[in-house]
Amino acid sequence: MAKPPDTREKLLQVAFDLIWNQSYGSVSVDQICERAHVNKGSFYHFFDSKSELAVEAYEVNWREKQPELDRVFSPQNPPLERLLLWCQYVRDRQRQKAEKYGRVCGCPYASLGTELATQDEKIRAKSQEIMGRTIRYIESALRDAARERLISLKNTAAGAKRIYTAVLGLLLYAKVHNDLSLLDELESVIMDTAGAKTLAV
Amino acid sequence: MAKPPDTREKLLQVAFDLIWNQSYGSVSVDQICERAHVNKGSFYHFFDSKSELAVEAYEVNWREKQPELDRVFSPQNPPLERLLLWCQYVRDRQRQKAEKYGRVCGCPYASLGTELATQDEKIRAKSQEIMGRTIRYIESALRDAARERLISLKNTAAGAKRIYTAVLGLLLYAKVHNDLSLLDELESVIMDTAGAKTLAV
DNA sequence: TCGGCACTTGACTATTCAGTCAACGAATGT
DNA sequence: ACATTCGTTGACTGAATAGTCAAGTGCCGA
Repeated sequence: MAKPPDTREKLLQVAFDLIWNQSYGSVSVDQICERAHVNKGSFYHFFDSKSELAVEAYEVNWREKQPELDRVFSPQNPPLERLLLWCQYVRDRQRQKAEKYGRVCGCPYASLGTELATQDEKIRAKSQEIMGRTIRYIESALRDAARERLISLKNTAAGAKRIYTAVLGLLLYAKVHNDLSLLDELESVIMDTAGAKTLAV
Repeated sequence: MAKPPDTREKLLQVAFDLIWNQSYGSVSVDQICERAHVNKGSFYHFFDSKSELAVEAYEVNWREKQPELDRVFSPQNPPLERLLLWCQYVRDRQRQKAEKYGRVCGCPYASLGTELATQDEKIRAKSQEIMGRTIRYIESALRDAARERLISLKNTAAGAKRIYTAVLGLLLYAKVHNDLSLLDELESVIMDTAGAKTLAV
């Protein structure tokens, strides 16, 4: 039905999209196959299990999004502006998803991670890994900001984790309240946590 | 098998415990019944559906825990000490759960809320409601702290939400990393967010 | 003593689930 | 022309799923 290289791709995309919007537990392999216009046999030709698919879908999604994050966190941008651009990026992604499904969907990595952290070790590890990658971006921005004396924060490693977890919490809160406007706080939460001396923009 | 008033209670407790440790999607009604030593018919004598049980289990659990929170957040305690006691309370609960199952389980309300926010409106609403109740405790402490000039924060409503979401994020992060020691940060995250002027122990 | 009521029992249904399989097609290289 | 390889097809399995039901049991009030 679909051309060879497309089938696998389609499954990964559909799986990521559905699991993000719903939850791992409530998305079935049948549902993924139906949406991707792929037969079940083909699914199991490419993937050993639903769990393995999820891990790979999230990894592939990250790799797709990485160029955008590289741009956002480019050392060419002033350090604090990187963080502000990231806020926009996060909010945009949430808004797109919310427009598509009428629901605030929160952070896909955190949602899957929380749901399965105690159940599926590989998914837990992948979620942890992806979180770590994002924190690396933040930390780099913080280090550059500290060097330029733009923030009061000293321990950039701890600060990056703290900013990241604060954002996770805010996204979770917005998801449960199904209210995008709660994400307006993103910038000030981050800047306050970083101890930014001047609140840009 | 069990005495009349016990059956319903047992189901609620077991359900809360299992869903918290695993996830809503991965816990079956059969599993709940088996653990509670209750027949399936009895289950459906008391509850209309798995979803309704979950809502009620979470509400009941909250009511059971409320006295402890009332004690923690008692106006008899100095405002900032309330927040510190709350940190201990949260950490204790997490430690107990982790000892029982070998897994950091995170915030039960947030876990269920994120998993089902886009799927089950009643559960979403209950999760939101319980979050709101906790925030009320925090806000009251912040207001008293502000009155005593213990914190720099002005907008106590926004501050309470911010503290709560920061804690949610930290719990989520600890769950995904399955690492209790990450909760050592609780106090400083809260005190920094509140803008506490002196960092009490 | 009896009738009703709250609860129990466990077998039952119908559906959905993840995962399997053997047969089939279509390129590709030789 | 042929074999091999990669992918497709869709019917199939067996287990698990949420939820039902009719027949019980035991208690409590009249």
